[in-house]
Amino acid sequence: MRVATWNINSLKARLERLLLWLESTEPDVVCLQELKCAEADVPAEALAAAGYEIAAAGDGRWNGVAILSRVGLADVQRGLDSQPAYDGQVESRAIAATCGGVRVWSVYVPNGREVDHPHFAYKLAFFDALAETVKAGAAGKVPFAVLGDFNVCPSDDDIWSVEEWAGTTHITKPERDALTAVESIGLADVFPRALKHEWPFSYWDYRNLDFPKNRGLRIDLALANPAFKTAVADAYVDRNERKGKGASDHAPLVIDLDL
DNA sequence: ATGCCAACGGAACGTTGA
Repeated sequence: MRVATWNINSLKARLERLLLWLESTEPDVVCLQELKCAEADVPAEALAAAGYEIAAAGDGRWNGVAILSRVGLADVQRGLDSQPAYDGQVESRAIAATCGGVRVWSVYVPNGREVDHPHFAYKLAFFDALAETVKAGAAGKVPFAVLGDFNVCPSDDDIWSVEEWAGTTHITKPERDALTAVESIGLADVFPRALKHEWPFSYWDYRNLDFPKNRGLRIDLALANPAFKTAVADAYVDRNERKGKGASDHAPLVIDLDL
């Protein structure tokens, strides 16, 4: 089974590229983030024609997460248990489903903006709710993984320059502690191989030639329980999908399972 | 070659992202 996660930065703007990528890569399950479209506007027919069911949670202009599957899509949960609100809104940042015997979460962790911004506390609170929500799944015997855009670089190696990013979000101790807390309930980082260069970054800013210069971050992760982790046969970041006109600023993380 | 920000809503440009 092939499972992937991809922050596509608008489902509508990326639909043609997504369909081409589905055809070439043939994933069974795809966790998507940053749909930037309402649930009612999801192009379900085009995806169905490609062979995929979709379960989505979408606010409209921002956020939005989904799970695509061609191996069944059941027991959908939208949102975390006790998910915190921001500015009075519980945003579309998490969705779960069981696909082909594997339970997956697609999550879009809040950015945090700046360390002294309310969005940063919101980010940490989201992590707390995430850890609490996925506890049972992590401890279960069913292959289980939380995939998505975590907006945290797990280590200093996961960012092109800690010096350039000094004092910013994504690399602070509270964020890394929050990520570690999720892992400590029994979920391990499925570390991918890089298709080029020495490190599997998954995000490169559109600006400043960051992609050609490989000024990247590894923030798109898959945290897996033992049943999922032991089945991993291969994992890679498909940086080729970051190339060309109309690319997302994130590349897909692809995981092959022997199940 | 991978190439200098993109998408959204709404109809100009401010907001968001990481």
